[in-house]
Amino acid sequence: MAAQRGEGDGVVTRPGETGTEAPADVRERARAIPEAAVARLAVYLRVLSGMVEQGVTTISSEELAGAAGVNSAKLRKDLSYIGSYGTRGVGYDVEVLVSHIERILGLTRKHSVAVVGIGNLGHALANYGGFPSRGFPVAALFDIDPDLTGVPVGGIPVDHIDDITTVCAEREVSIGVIATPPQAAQAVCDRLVSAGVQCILNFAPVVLQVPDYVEVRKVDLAVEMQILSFHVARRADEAAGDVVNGIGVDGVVIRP
Amino acid sequence: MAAQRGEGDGVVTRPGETGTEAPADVRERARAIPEAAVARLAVYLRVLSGMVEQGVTTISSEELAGAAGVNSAKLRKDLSYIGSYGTRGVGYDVEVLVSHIERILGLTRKHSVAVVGIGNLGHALANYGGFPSRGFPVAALFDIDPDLTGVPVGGIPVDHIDDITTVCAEREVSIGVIATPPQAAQAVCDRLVSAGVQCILNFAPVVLQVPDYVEVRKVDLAVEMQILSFHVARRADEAAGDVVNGIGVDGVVIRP
DNA sequence: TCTTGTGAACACGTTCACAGCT
DNA sequence: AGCTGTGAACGTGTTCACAAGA
Repeated sequence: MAAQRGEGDGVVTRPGETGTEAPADVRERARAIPEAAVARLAVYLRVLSGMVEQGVTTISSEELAGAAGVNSAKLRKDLSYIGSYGTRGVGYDVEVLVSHIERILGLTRKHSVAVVGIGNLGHALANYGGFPSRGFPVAALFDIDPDLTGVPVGGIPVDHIDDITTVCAEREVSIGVIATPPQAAQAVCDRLVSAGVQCILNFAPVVLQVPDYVEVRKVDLAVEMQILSFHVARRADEAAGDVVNGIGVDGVVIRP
Repeated sequence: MAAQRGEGDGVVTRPGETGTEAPADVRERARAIPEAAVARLAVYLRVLSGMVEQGVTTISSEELAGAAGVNSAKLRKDLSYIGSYGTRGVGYDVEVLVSHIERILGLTRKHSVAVVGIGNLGHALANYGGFPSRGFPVAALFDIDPDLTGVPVGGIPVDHIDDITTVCAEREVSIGVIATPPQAAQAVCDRLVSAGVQCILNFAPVVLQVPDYVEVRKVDLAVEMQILSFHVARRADEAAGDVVNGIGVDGVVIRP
């Protein structure tokens, strides 16, 4: 797909030119990891980091799965995509796992981030501590309001939106975060792309149109709320229906 | 799964007791809609709302699919889950579609929202305009800081976190939004659940443990960034690999 | 003729269950 | 004896391709 992806849908997937040989292990492996597994690996990584701090050195698939909210078979399969780093009969060495997941997720490099749109959300993002801590330094901030240019937010001076292309190229931004109003989002996106940014995290409630080689992920509050709304409604309908048929919500017969 | 879900992964899925008959059309239908389709329906709804404002009255699957960033077969299948409201040879009536999608997503009811954790993000959420506009009135705000209690944010006075249970029950909150630091999230979640909240949107970077009947969706910035990081890395590896084999990124032979 | 709606084929992701190691 | 790693079975979601209908 040449477009977005929200909670678990598809992602930009370039066809798939295989054509490598010998020491292609890591590359080949990375290519084969299912998208859904990548998202979970990030979760495992966080849980494992917590374990390290608690001094845990070894963990079984069952324990880690429980803490990550998945079943253990899935966890083991996910880990098998990145290699076999467990010990049968024992479990996984926590630090070893952490370092392998970090490697696969590309967290050994620094990925400079640019945030565009310094409103409520942009401020929150610029000040978000967990951002730089894990190798995602905020390298640039942009806004369309000339009064903001030069003003430092979270320690970084805001640049004008017209300078996106040059500043991003200069500072080697690899991830662009769009936190603008929806009307501005596509134009901002186009500028980011022409600055060479290939990964975009979009908070604006619009479907961005991008070239195939650009990866967009979206965080869409309205969509999330509406999905929850759907479940509230379904639940209510179910309850109503079940009672109509004389069966209570939990299977108890109310009117047999 | 009895846990979270982020960008496109699984969602709490209670087993599936079928057992209804006659006028069960809507209910039965709702139950059958794939989770992934629900997320897209919300996107179609937004696109269609824009169309209404532009005065568009009819739209083909091809056009709508383009605007929503999906392919037209998928769009038609998604719409078919909610019924057959198109006209062959012509397309869909925009207003008809809007009202059917709204009905299916449960947007005809009001869903009161409580936001817990009035920090940077909580402020942004409380002030977010698109929230109440579409049937999600913010009915309560909570924070642990006693200095904040009583202070109005976005027009609503903040209550203390200890009052979650009573206040949420009183105001019939159906969706809880957790915007606290990670350490506080599970405790807040437990209180929301005991107040009867069955749908939770979690911004805290932790895996919440909840009973099966509670639906949790999570928005996890760190995970999103790491997924993008993975793609940056994969891309770099690919490029390296391709060049090693004498093939450039776009298939051009550099060293045949 | 044009576009929808959908069965059938396919691809992807999950779960099961057990062989293989420690 | 215990836990990992994984082939095979299963289920869900996507895409194809065309019949049905305006």
